[in-house]
Amino acid sequence: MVPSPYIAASDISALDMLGPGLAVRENDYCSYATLKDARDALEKEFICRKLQENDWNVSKTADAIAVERSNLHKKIKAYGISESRIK
Amino acid sequence: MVPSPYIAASDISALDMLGPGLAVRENDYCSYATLKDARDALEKEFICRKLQENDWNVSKTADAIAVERSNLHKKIKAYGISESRIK
DNA sequence: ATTTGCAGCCCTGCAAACGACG
DNA sequence: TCGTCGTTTGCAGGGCTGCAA
Repeated sequence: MVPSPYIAASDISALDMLGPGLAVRENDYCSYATLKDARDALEKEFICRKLQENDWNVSKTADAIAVERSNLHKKIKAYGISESRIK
Repeated sequence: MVPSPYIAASDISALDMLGPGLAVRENDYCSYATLKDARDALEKEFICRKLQENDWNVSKTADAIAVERSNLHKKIKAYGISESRIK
């Protein structure tokens, strides 16, 4: 697992301030060449988004997305996900 | 693996006629509850899209997305992907 | 919250087989 | 005949997962 060279929508904190009526341009995962690349990119963004929704509570997020807690920790580390965003 | 209850963007043939300038609303994979559901949904749409791009040539598609041929067949079967779309 | 170790399961690539097609 | 493709099956190895600590 290698950090994606692309900027995920979840990396942009400004998106948090967008109103519910404004359509957010999603990542075009199909633009990735290989299936593995697309899967990894989705997984990173998915986890990052869910962590935000759960106030970065790992246990809560793990339950929500049906992934074992320690396993989520492994993924967070592998993808280099961190809470370094402006609140 | 169970066929997704959601309609994927790749299921809508009209999308093929959209101009390059028009932004297509991508699937919001993050709306799925579990990681597995999101992963499966992406995989189905990804494969379906790539098959279309390669004129439904499985061998060619398998090479393109770096997946072994027989394994791609397994996924096609598992996801219930077929060429039943209007050309 | 975070990390580690491990047993088990899942997925993958690979090889092989067969028929169909050009 | 030969090569390629579609399709399926079996299997061994690696990767991922849940669980306990």
